[in-house]
Amino acid sequence: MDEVIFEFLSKYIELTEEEKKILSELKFIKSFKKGSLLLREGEMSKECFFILEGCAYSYYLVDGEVKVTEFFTEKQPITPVSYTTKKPSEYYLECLEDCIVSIGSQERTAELMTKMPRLAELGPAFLEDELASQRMKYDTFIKLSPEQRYQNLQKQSPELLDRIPQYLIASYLGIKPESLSRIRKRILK
Amino acid sequence: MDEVIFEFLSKYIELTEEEKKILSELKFIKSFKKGSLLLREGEMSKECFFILEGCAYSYYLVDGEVKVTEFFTEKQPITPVSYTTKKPSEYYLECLEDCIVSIGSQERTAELMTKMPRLAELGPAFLEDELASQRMKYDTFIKLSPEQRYQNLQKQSPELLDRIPQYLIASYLGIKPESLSRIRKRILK
DNA sequence: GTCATTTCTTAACCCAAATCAATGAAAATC
DNA sequence: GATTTTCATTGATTTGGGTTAAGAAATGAC
Repeated sequence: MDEVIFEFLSKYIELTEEEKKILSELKFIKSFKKGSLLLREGEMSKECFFILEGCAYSYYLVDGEVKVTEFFTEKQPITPVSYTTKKPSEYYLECLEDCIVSIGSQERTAELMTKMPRLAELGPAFLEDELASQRMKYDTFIKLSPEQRYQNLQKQSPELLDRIPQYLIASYLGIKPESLSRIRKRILK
Repeated sequence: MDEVIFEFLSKYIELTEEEKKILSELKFIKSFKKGSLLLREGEMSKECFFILEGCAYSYYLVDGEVKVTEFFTEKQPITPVSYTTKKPSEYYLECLEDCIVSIGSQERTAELMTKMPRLAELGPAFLEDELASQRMKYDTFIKLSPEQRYQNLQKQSPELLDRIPQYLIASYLGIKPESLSRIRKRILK
């Protein structure tokens, strides 16, 4: 289980056995049932998450309509905007499946930093990665038509298509479920 | 002229007179004519920019068609993705007006850091701000219809509408100039 | 100033996605 | 295992943006 965390961190720094031990001891893990809300609109986010198992998604509710902005699966960190800005969240974070999640907080991160100072090094690199992928996401959305976006998703993350209900995929692509259904039909020919 | 830079930096740290002097000495300023390209697709970006005067924009060329992703005006920093990733740029950066620009490079930044170590503090905060605004940009785009996006732009940055040709605004909003023209007419009633 | 180019608007027609409605299939609940 | 509820598909219709083409208005060049 801890391996999932180590694997993620190894993208940024090589962990010593000592450090792995510290992480194992200090980590805080929780399970959530499918449909649980990790964060509500209007709520202040005091926690950030790291998915060990399962799948979650973020969405806005714009006059009653769900607008999905992201899916998160194993090995993915979730840092809500509200967590960094310290303002109420404008979107929801919900478990799409039963989830096992490692939960971070300001305090726990601070404690971890003192016991393992090297962890601070990874901050800017992580932020840069997040920024780059966020920009890419926007740019791809701008550049492609709904149909191309679907094909792009199919190519980039085929797992998601098997795992996530189609009406949520549709929302993520910025279209209605009926339209996605037709796009799929169109492509099959 | 330097004031513009100081004002920007004061969002993150208070500058001493000493530090202002260092900045004034080390800065590197250049002028560009309207239409100059600060960065080309396929090119490696070795520079980041800070607009002192004028206006620039970034755009993709997707089979011959311009897709605007951002406008930059006075007091705005431009950090091309290519500058951080060290991969060839996928988009263009062009001056929309005659521009006066402060230009940063890896080397000059390093030199500045040694003479003014406190500058490093601002790094993560700046990255966080960029990330937050990039996310907001995406989310706003997702949530709103073209018409709402125009009204949102009108409310958030009315200056841009007076300053930037409509066909580029249209591209930025993800629609064609003709459609923007129609939307404007629709709204006037 | 005149001429040329760029930018903006308008109109007619086209098309993809939205909407509305109905039906089936699949899952969740009991 | 029967019953709700949720999800996916399909059809008919509407709507808003795309396309094409023309002319008007603004801007720039000489």
